[in-house]
Amino acid sequence: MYTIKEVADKMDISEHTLRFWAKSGFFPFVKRNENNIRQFSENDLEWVKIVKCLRSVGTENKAIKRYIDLCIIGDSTIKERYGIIQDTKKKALEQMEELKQQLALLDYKENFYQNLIENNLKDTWNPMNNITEELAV
Amino acid sequence: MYTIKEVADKMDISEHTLRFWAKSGFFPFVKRNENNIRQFSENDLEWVKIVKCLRSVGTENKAIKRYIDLCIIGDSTIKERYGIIQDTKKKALEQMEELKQQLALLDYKENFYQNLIENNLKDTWNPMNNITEELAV
DNA sequence: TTATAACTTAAGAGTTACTCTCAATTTTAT
DNA sequence: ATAAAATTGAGAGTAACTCTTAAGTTATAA
Repeated sequence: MYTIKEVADKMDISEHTLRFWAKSGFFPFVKRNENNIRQFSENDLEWVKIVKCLRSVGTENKAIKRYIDLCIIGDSTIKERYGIIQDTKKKALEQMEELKQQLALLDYKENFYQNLIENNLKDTWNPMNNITEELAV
Repeated sequence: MYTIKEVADKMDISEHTLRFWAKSGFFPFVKRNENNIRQFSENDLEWVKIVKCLRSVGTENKAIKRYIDLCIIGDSTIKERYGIIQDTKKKALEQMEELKQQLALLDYKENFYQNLIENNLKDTWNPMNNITEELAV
């Protein structure tokens, strides 16, 4: 059993966020001890993991709550949950593509500045002079 | 020259967001026509691109403004800007790793549900029964 | 065995980054 | 010429945290 701090450390999520998620109904099954303190089980950690996954791919909290509710309803919702996971995966793959593109731009920029520094050059990319040739990515 | 709508379409950013960014000082160099309407040049699009890049990697707006200001100051800030790009690239690579992990979890989940559906099985992963074996990712 | 430091709780205020609505122009297409 | 579409800034609204506070709980150290 884990306290909220242990879960926070283990999962790299702030305690504040975990409490916020708890209040949002993402962990309706987490038990409390006699002093009202949350006790996360190993199983609960798996729920935290999937919530973190959905969240980090940009799923809205309302939609995460929907997924949780579907899990609680049970077997009759398996197909809908499958659809949600497929959509989420699709979104994640799109984000991967976007991230690759942004990394390409950052690589270009890195080289651009490195070159300026190594060769002691001036920066021609400046709002005041409209030189765009060397900006093509 | 592009209107804000054309930039929005071209760069896949909402007009609202572009105006918000403009108000945040991210485009201090974009010219207006005689009726106060913004006219984005090709060069300006490059600025939108780098702002979008920084933003999509989670750079805070305050830090983006700082980067813009450094660009305007000019050559003396090249090293600081180089550092920002390096840090940003590092963050982007971390996000790539995180995304890969989340994709692995989504793949697992997808297979899990697919198996349930194909074999007409019940969902054992349920807040009520604490079965965790098949959850190991 | 007390005390004191670290931890937990909920409620609610504050923050960031949009996102939307509005009303007043301006531009474009018939 | 006039109706539809686009642009503007101001300002309200929203999502998802993030932090503060105050009260209570637990662990460790003198």
